[in-house]
Parts: sequence; C-alpha cells; structure tokens
Amino acid sequence: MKSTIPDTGVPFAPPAGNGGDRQEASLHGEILLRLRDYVVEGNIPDGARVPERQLCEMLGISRTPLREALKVLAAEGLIELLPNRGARVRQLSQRDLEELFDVMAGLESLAGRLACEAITDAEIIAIEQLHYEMYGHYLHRDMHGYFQANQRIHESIVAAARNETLKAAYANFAGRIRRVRYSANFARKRQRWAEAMREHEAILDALRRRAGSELSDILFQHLRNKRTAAIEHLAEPQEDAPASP
Amino acid sequence: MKSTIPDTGVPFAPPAGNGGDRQEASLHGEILLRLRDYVVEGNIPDGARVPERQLCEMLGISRTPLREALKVLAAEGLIELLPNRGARVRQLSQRDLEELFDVMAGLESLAGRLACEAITDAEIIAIEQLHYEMYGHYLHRDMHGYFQANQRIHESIVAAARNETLKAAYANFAGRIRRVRYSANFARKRQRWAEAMREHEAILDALRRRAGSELSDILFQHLRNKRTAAIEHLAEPQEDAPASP
DNA sequence: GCCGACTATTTTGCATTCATTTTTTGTCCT
DNA sequence: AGGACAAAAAATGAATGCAAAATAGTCGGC
Repeated sequence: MKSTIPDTGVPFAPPAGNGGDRQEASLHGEILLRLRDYVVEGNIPDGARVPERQLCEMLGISRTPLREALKVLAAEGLIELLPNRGARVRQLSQRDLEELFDVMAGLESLAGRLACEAITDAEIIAIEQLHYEMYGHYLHRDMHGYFQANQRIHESIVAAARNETLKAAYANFAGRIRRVRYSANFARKRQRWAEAMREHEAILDALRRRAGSELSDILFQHLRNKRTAAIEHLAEPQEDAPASP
Repeated sequence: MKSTIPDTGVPFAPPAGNGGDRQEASLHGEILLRLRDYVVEGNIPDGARVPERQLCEMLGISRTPLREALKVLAAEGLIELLPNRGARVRQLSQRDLEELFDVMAGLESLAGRLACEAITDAEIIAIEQLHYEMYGHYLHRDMHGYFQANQRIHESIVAAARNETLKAAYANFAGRIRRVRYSANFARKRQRWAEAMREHEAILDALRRRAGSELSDILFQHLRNKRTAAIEHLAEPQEDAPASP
C-alpha cells in the first residue's frame, strides 16, 4: 500500500510565465496535459486499474512518455502508483476531502490577505461585477451559472494576490477537488446558497477596505462552510437538487 | 524558456501514512529520493546543466528511471526541464523567493489555525520545551542550535494541525527554500533574532489560548518578517555573522 | 462443490536502441 | 586573425526488448 512517489509532497511547477495556453512541444508534456484532464474529468472510475498498454494505444504513443506522465500525475496526487501493480486513480476518503478543503481554505485565506496589499480599484470593480452576476444566477436558481461566477470570483482573488507560486498550488488542489465534483454530482443545498451569498458580501466588503487580516478570516470560514456542506452532501447524496429554470 | 512541465502546479503526493522513513522498493523511487536530497543540499550549482549520462553513471542506473525522477523533480519545482536542452537546477529569483516565503507564511498560518482546534496539552508542553531550548541557544548565540529548535517548533505546529495534505505541501515548499539556505549562507541578523524570540512568545501564548484566528495572524506576520530578513540578507550577504561561542 | 496449488499469460520495471535535435569542433573564406 | 559555415560529436526524446513480478486460469485434492 505504498505509493512509488512517497512521503514528499510535490508543491508545484514554476510560474512558467504563460498563464493559460497549453501549447506543448514535447510528447510527454502533451500526454501529461491530456491525461490530467482525462483523470480530472472523471473518465476513469475511482480506484480503477488502468493498464499502461491500454492507455498507450488510446493515446497512440509508446510506454516511455506515458510512464513519465504517470509519475508526474502521481506526484501531483491525482493517481497512485503501486509498485509492480500499476496506476490507480487516487480514491479520496472523506478525511482526504476534508484535508483538501482545509488546505484550499488556507490558500484562499492567504490569497485574500495578499490581494489586499496589491489589488487595484479596477480589479475590485471587476469582482463586484462578478458578484452581481452571481447574485442574478442565485435569484434565478441557476446553479451552473452561479457556480461558474463563484469560481471566477475566487480565481480573481487568487490572481490579485500577485503570486504565481500560490496560483499554481491553488490550481493543483482545485484540480483534485474538481475531480470529486465531476464524479459525485455536487449539488449545493439551498440554505447554504443564501449563506454563501452573505459571506460573499462580507468578502467584498473586507476587500474594498483592504482589510487583509479580516478578509483572511472570512475567506477561511467561507471555505470551511463549503467543506461542511460538501462533506454532508457526500454522506447523503442529492438532497434538494435545484430545478433548472 | 518554457519548462516541459508547464503551467500546472503540482501540489503534492498522498499522505502515504509513514511520516519519516524512506524505504523504497522501486529503483526510480530510490533515485528520486537521492536526487532530491542531492539537489536540495545544493550539490549542483544554480542553473548548472547536468547531463543525464553523467547522473546515470553517478547513480549507477540507466536513463529511463533517471528521467522519470527528473520529471517529478521538475513538477516539484526544484529543477527545470528545457525541451531538448536538458535539466537545469531551478534558479530562484528574488521574486520567486518572496513568493515562496509568502506561501510558506500562508501554510503556517493555516497550520496554526488548525492546530488550535486539535492540539493536546501535551503537545503544547512539548512545544514549550522546544521554545525554552531555543531560548537557551539564543542566549548562547548558538545559531545552529537555535535554527534547529526553531524548525522543530514550526514542524510541531504543522504536525498538530492533523492534516497530512498540508504537511506534504509544507514539506515541499520547505525543501525549495532549504536549497537556497544551503547555497547562500543564511546567517540571521542579531536584531532579527530578538524580534523572532518575541514573536515566538506570542505564538505560544495564542496557542495556549487556542486562539486560532489570532495565531493565524501572528504566524503570518512572523513568516513575513522572516521573509524580509532573508531578502535583505540576499541583497547584502553576511552582515553580522554570529560568532559561535 | 469449494478451496488451494501450479502453470500460463499479462503487466510492470528497467535497459538498450534508434531517431532528432543541439552543441561543439574544425575548416575555410574574407 | 576573426567570423561564418559545415561536419562531427554528444545529448535528448521516444520506441523497443527483456527479465521479474503479478494476475488469471486451470487442475487437483479434500
């Protein structure tokens, strides 16, 4: 039960300048991107065994670059590499999820604190825009739109922190959680929605005042509450699935 | 100037249960551990080019497992992999260091907050012991002893957070910074020493009261101050190197 | 009929080999 | 002599081959 990539945590890659594009020269790099998406999007069932050969012909490459990509994904924590027994999609226990949410809370909390030091008025206005947009989705019970706007707000805060290292770490953890979201059908309870909206107002308020320490607290609590909702949801799935208008 | 492991950050490996041992079955895993230490300890000069062949015969293996290990190290951010141009030790700019310190500050800040929820009296007492020990080293101007005790205190706080995911991430970032410490001879200024001691008192105080939010703030500031000291030190090296008694 | 041991097939881990690309060296021309 | 071009050498990226381990399948025993 020991992973090949053992006790050391892998933080993340260099800032690498480019934020969003995914051009990639080398084959194994290309494979890495594709495989990561493939796993994150939940195309492989939890804990499923995936023979290398099968992936090879699926991707049309030989085993060497594939294995290199697998090692990296294992270091990222998306899959497990059991010695002589192949790669498995990493199955997250409830405890793992709790830990992940807490780390995300810590990172966002940090992002908020740093953002207060550097954010511009224009950026705040942009976030306010997203906030109102999100509020609209909330009123219309549009879960998907709400969710997206919400994500963009949090990403904006991370971006405003002006810290590529943080951004990379954030993206990595977000990816791990996203996989769970894809697999389990993450609907949020209505009551939590209202709470979340109120919390977001407080976030904006603290951000406007550049109250770093305060914002840090609020963001942590906000994510903590998200965590609780998520865990409860996992315990008893699909309660109060929102009707799309 | 693009790394093969591109924009995505690699967070870190699974908890993997075992905290400290480094038994490793697979060859590439063994190689990974040895290479990581080798790099972290600064045996390779910054930005130096290291031909694979040379590493292979140094480690007595073929290129395949070596390259797998290199990919992982690149994902961890310790080295850079330039397409068709080999591996280079990642050179951290001053900005990179600032970012790293800030992320460390965020993680420790989080650790403190979580620790307040779960830490036992016994653990607090143990940390107090370390604190007094550190104070002794401080009085004796024993930088090395001071430094070690200090590190153990921070590790204890992270351990008390009861979050293996956080612990792994922390270890990864700590490794990146440690490399700089090995290379540049990190002496701390005396004035900063006194400040740091006071801050540590405040940390202990907040910890005893389980004041999570407060501790979070103090730890962040503490690390922020460390950051400032480190950056200043890099700018004008070895000022006030402490005489060992 | 079910459980356990033995064999065959598959799969992983690593070494070796091949094809490009890069870097170095050597030579020639200005 | 200095620089540019060209060829050789070396290094990287990927594919293939081979040995060891694991899985599955079968047979035999109880």
